[in-house]
Amino acid sequence: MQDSAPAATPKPSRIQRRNRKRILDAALEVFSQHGFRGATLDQIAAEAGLSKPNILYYFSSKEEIHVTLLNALMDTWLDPLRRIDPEGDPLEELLQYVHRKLEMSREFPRESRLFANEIIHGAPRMGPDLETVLKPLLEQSATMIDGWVAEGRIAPVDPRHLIFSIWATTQHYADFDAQLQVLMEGQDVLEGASAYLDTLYRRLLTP
Amino acid sequence: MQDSAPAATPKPSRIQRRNRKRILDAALEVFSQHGFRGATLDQIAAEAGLSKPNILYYFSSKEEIHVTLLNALMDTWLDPLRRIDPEGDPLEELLQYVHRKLEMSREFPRESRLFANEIIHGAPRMGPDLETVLKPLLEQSATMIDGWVAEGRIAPVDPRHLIFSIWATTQHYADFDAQLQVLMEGQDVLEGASAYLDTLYRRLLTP
DNA sequence: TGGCTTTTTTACCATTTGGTCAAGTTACGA
DNA sequence: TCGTAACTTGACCAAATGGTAAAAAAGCCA
Repeated sequence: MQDSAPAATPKPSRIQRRNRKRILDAALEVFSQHGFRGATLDQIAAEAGLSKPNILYYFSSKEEIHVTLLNALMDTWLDPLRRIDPEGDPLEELLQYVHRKLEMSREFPRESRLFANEIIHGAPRMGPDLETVLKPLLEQSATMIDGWVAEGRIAPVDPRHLIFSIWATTQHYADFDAQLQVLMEGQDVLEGASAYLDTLYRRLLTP
Repeated sequence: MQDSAPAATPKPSRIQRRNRKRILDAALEVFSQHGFRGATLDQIAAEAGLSKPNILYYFSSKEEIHVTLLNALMDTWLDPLRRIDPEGDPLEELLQYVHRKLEMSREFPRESRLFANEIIHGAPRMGPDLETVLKPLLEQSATMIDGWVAEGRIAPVDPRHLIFSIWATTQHYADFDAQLQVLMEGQDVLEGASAYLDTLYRRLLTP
């Protein structure tokens, strides 16, 4: 398919970029706090400092905003897993993965909740991405970990459940923040989490 | 305050009990699937096999149904933690706790998602319960575990983060089921999870 | 069975909400 | 500076939704 015709996406203007970003920022805030159905375009508009029809000038529907956020999220989200170096020291690579994931819970709690919310409700808008992006990456990582186990460089462990547990334990600190705030009022939760998870996975994986 | 006057709650009739139960069952299904805002009274009514006004004859509002579910849930939810025997063998008690929690994810995934949804959105209807019920129980359990550590009966560990990680890893299997179905199609996920978590916490806690 | 209470339904209402439209207003290249 | 395209807005709409009112139906007990 030649690209001699003018591009389908003519290249966004300065205003386009600025406002689309504002909208996505606002939407992330609102969606992550209230969920898809719980969020209203009016809330997003208010948060973005734009009028509702103006928002629909940049995105054709509420759903399109949500999907855009979800898609943009996937890459960031999986980055730590992709950065595990198959040539590195297995234990240290996996521990670094844990710490990077935990760091994401600190830096991007809204993204974490957005994602969690989507999955809890059956991933109605993410099914394809899970299959085509997440699954191959999981399989590839599992194979790598299995290799490390076979070489005796880490203790025997089910690689998939290992990864699930890392997701669960790290994302928990973002997704269940409201609960943790009540239970650990004042304390630096993430600090303790970091030390604890380091111990947890070190003891699990040390051969 | 004497109770000579007729009881404030005159005692529910047979029909009352049956229909309230139907409604709560239906609401659990719908709320856990779509969240509070995402669920409609019409959906709940259809699921319960009753008309919408009839539902509002038994519960004064959508919110009251939700709160009723949440309150009923708390006790069931914390039961496994309460059943840890301070006099038992520490390692086995904690491992049994893990397995009981995992079993709840298998038996009550809807309840788990209902709870997760509430917390993710800032626990707007559970704040008090977290403070008055969950927190004291967490503190009590933490003290018990600290005692076991001090006696050298389990390896040194932060008791609160230990409990958080047990919550996270076990509830993950209910809350993120949609994701796991895609990633582990066909396989018996809970089976593998049970074995993995046993290993994980055994290696962490064995002195 | 008759009469009273409990339960159920039909019809309806007010508000919220996602989305449209046509008329402005602003930016910007020629 | 002028014209055109890009952007913004106020007014509006239809559907969905939580909830109400009053009448009809069903239970229940003397």
